[in-house]
Amino acid sequence: MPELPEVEVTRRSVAAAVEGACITAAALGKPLRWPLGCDPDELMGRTIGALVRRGKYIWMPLSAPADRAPAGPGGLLWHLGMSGSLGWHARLPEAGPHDHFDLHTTRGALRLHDPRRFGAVVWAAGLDHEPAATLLSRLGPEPFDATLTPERFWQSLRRRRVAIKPLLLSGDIVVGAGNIYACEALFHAGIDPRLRADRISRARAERLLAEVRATLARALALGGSTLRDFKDAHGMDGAYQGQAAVYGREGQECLRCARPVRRMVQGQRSTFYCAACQRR
DNA sequence: CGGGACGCCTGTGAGC
DNA sequence: TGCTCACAGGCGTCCC
Repeated sequence: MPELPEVEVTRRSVAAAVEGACITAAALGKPLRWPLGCDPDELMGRTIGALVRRGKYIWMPLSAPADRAPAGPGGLLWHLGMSGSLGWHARLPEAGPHDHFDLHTTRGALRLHDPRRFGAVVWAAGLDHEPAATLLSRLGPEPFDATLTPERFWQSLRRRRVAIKPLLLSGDIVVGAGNIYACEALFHAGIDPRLRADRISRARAERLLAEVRATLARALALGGSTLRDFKDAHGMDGAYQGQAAVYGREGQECLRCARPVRRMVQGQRSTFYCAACQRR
């Protein structure tokens, strides 16, 4: 589910509720992608700091517990996987079959709902401690990082021979665009998803970076995409899905040229595109 | 190292 | 109605 816009929507909708709250209990459901990495009781008595997003991860810093001197500060690294969402509850309903982690605080409770369980909540002593450090070290630059210039973006593309679509998905060159937004950005940039990255001109690379940014920014402004069940922490749906030009529109008219939108498979993922508007 | 396939899970919708 | 199959927003791991 969640690509960068959905994760950022989640971060923002959770932040105001939890920052400054103190953890009173934590409860685990079925196993997630990785184990929590600590005893849930170790989380008690810690105060939640400012939430930070990196790629599709959310880092929740936690103070050292006031009542346990030996325990140092740390934090929880959250990932929503393919089907995860976070919900904030003033009063927590009984857990359903897909609720796998509850964080009770002095102000209310944060619950991870994740039917497919590709998501995770992992303890780390800091962003520079394992396992957070390794997980985050693999990530490419943030899309809105000012140091990600068109030149730097193009130079990264020039070193890779893969098709541009799966390369965008990999997050090696820029993080944040998953299957929906990679398809959308390539459509808006007029680039064939099969075009090898090292064959993209400097001018087209600049256009692509601009469209990745514009696509992610637009989705963020619309609250993300709700395909099946994504909601923000207060249960609000996103609205971008109704704006998609190609994603999920196989057989329907291209909004630009009216020819049918096509679907193909690249790296075991669906790619939606317009054969006329997107060129090699 | 780069590139590609696989697997982790559960649910849903289409087709028979 | 009930079965089977394809497919779904991600990403770490393994193999060549």
